[in-house]
Amino acid sequence: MTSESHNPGGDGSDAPRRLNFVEQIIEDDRKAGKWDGRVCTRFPPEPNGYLHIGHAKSIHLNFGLAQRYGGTCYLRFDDTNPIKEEQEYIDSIIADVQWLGYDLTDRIFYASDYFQQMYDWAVQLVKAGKAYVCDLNAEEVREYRGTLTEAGKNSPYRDRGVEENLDLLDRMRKGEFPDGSRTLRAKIDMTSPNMNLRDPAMYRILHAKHPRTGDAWCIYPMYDWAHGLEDSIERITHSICTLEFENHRPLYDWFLDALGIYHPRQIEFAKLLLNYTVMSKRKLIELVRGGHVRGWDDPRMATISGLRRRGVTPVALKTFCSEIGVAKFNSTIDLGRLEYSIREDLNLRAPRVMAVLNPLKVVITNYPEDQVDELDAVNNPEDASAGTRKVPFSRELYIERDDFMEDPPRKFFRLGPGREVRMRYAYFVTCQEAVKDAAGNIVELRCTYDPATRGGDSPDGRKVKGTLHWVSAKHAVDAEVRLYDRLFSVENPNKVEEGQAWTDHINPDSLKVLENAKLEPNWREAADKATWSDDTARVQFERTGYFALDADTETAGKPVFNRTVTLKDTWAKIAGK
RNA sequence: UGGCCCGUGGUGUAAUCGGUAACACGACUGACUCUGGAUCAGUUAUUCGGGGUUCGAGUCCCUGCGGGCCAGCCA
Repeated sequence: MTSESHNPGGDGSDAPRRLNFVEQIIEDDRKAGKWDGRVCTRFPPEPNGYLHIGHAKSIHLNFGLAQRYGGTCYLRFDDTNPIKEEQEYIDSIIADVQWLGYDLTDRIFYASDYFQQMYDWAVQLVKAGKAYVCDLNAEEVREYRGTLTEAGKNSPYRDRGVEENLDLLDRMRKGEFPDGSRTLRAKIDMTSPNMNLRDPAMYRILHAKHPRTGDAWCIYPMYDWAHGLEDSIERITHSICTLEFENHRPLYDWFLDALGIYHPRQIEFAKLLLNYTVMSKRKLIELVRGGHVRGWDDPRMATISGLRRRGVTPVALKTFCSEIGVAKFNSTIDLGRLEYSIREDLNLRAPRVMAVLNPLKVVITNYPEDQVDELDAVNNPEDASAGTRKVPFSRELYIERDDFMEDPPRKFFRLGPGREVRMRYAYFVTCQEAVKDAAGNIVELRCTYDPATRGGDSPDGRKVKGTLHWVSAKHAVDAEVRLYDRLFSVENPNKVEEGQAWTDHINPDSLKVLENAKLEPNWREAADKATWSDDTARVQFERTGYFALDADTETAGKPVFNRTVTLKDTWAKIAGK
């Protein structure tokens, strides 16, 4: 699949897409003959949570780069902190990357597999006088570190002899000391304006069981120490990370240079920010644990598993990632942009079906009691090969409540008293009467139809302003439909006022469950006209949106659908004004 | 009163290294339409400010302003 490297959604020409700044760097490096022109990248998540759409951007960047330049991209778990990491997260991350469509065969690595090598290198640095065991506790280290504007002070343990350091490090590893009592530190510069260079910790003591190494270790490497080594071991050429690691690059380089080992190039880019959503793992985890959503894969979550359950396709996610670009500027992408990519893909591929979400009964008074018409309906107007299906029409139908107004305003093209509209693929129908209950609610419409308009066209050339979707009452299949809206009611949920919590901005109407939806009987036949890489059934309910069949269907006793995204709705826009 | 990074229409990203600021999304018109969808045509709007170098600056230099990141034994 190379289409992504060509002008996606661009001017229609075959001209190669303009390079982003990372590609520019890589091409320059290749021209300069670095790493023999090889390109090897990696996506290095810590398995301490589920992946979200921001990770999708990074995955797409890293795997995409490898694809583009004929290189390789690995999935590497940066599992250096056993306190936060779990096997469940490892499994979910692998599943998510595969779902996106990337081949992981022989490409999954773990930082924990390199622990011994890392330790040997640490010994090497101690021997070279470039690292030392420090007995300061966490609070003391903080005091010695100084501040952003004041230099730090050297640790009193900084000038220990090599032999003593070696002995202490060995005993740290053997478990002779309690957690937090000592660290191994790099000997760099306590006066550096870059805080990361003020003798950063390389190892801390953690008597914790690691998901993969168990109790083999009680000292664990810090990110800065470990990450470059991992990259070096795997012969990564371009180590791509987010902007907040920019200040860490001098340290990344320092460790590799001090060791004199293979040295990749770190490049930083701006991570994805989306409005109306939260993206940090901490907040995502809080949404789940706080019961604000049903789980990591709740369709309102920005997690990859949530988007998947919502019905978003890997293709849509990847075009989205291509089109937002890669840069060093911290920007926020409009959610509408993601919706656009989703509609763009689903419009082409999703079979159409008629479904009434909020049913209102319609009786066609001049239609014979026991008659049934089988009408032809197009499965996908964007794809002739999807064919047609039969839809039954009878005396009693359901239409959408929103498609009738007793006192219609200007520009409302749907049903009203005395108005004629088309029932899609069926007949022209005229509303004669709205039947109300004692409370004044409309409970039924009495209409007449014109038999001459069978199929949906009038032989006398009569035009009609509106076309409605409908379902034959006696053929209808009951369904549950879940309508989702943005999880937050404010553009930036991270910004909180004094005395408020970010969770206060959760949109109370982000989920609306419709228990009483009506589906046309042949929906499954139509749905099966399309195949999807993940076997999720996706359809368009005509005039309302794109929907995906939820796994809860198994236990619900009727089909359960998640609304992935609405159709563009210009009437809603007009009505809103 | 530290260091590093970044400022291009409403939004996001380009402009191949100094040579006519473009593409996409959005918004707004109109055409077409058996989905108020899709499609098609069109309109709108851009280089943070101030200096400087140059025939010529979004691009280079200086300066101001604005934003982001950094004081975990997290990643």
